[in-house]
Amino acid sequence: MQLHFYNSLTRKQEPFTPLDAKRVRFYTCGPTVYNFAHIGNFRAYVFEDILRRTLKFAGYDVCQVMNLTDVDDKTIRGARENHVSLNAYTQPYKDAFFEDLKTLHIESAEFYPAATDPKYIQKMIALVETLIAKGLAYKSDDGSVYFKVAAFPNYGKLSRLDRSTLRSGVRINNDEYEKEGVGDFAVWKAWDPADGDVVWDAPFGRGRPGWHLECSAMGMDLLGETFDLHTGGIDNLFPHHENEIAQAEGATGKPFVHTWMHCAHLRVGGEKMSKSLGNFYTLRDLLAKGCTGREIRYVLLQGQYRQPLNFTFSGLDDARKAFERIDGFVARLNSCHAAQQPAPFAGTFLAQFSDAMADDLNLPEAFAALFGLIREGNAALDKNEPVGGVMEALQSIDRVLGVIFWNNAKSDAEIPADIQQLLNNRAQARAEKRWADSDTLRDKLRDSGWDVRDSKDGQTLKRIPR
RNA sequence: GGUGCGAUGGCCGAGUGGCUAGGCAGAGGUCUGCAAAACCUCGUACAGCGGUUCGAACCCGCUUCGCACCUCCA
Repeated sequence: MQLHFYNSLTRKQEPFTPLDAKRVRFYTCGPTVYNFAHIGNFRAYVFEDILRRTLKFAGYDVCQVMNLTDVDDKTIRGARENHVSLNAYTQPYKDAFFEDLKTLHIESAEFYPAATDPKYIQKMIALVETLIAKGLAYKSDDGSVYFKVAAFPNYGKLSRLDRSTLRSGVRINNDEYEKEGVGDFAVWKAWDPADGDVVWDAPFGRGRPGWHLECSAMGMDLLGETFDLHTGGIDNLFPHHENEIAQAEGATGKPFVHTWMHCAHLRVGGEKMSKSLGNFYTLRDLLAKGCTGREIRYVLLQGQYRQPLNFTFSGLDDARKAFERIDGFVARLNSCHAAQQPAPFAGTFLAQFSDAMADDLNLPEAFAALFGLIREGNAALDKNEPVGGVMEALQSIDRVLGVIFWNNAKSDAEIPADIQQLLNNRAQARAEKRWADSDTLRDKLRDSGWDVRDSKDGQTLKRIPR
């Protein structure tokens, strides 16, 4: 299975080959833990989960790093406003983030380094020292250390932005007079009284790391000076990822990352969902409205990752309906106990699925393969033709999608005694062809929140979702 | 102003030169005590205007509209 990914660095789709034959090392920009993440943020994390699962599906071992930014202006401000320590402020949001990942069936990364971890602070300090020693960073009058963009000729190779043609009037920065160049960015921020006790000692002065520095230092420490993949939201392409490259390649003289992949935004009402616009839903908002993590994951999986995806509530309704189809098919398959001859179409749709994922994670095409498999599978069951291998194909597909086999049987398993009694009565009525009684009992069950359907094999009971 | 992306049927959303995308909704049919499910059939979709071509949703140009980044942001 030869994977192809679009590389933001070359702006082309390329065959993907990891630096190690068997193992893919990749870095994903994680959350800043100053608040609950919204589902726009989770589009990126779900995309990265699909990437991770596709790499494993293709037979690679994966070593994924997702950082937690737990020190920056927003986290410090939040801690101060709430009169708690930085750690006390960020910890609940870290916990919430991991809960949310579980809710969305996002597989765990191998490493979740936190920026305030003393081990990584030391790595960051070492990186700054290297940059200073190489003349790529300088200390300004206020004690902060800036990266000297003019000293790094490759600056701009990812974003292809020319710093000299910036729109006039846009860039107004209070600290600008501290910097030698207008595009220079802080790698180390000097302590400010507002920072309180959030401060570390460094040879070049007390302060805290710049945001971009964290990812360069932690990425190289955990994955090596050069690694395979680096992902994030498209809005991180500039300046964050450009700056990461400058810091890392400036320090090592080696290529930092081979392939950069960027996820387009989740939109609401045609605009980017973001905290600054106030048009966002957190995962918790949607769960409180009665949505499930499964529906939300499905919705986030609907587009190709490089295209913006429009979030709507009718999309969630569509997801619910699609699950009836998927779950109904899985239930039908499960009720076929007899050993089955192989179904010829199972391999066809699995191959279509595999090709789609290998083609820069073409999820819409991958879902078309899934639904094709379901359609042909249902048709085969209708005609009593063999469906051998179909369940196995579904399981393979779900290793990547993570949305078919959802452990949601629990609520349906516990049927209250009174409901079971109604069900038994109805079975009796049907056996005696008392259709009016059967229909009355069906209505009764529905009023109690249970949906009953009849098939050749008997009654099927399902709790009606709120 | 610079750098990119986009406009597809009622909605969402693939496709990038000839061949069914898919999901949801809708219409007709098969099956069924009914209902549901399932399966089959259907809608003559490609922003506009030119151009290239035997042939364009797909390539080229222009126009209109939209979005993102250039500032913390997935």
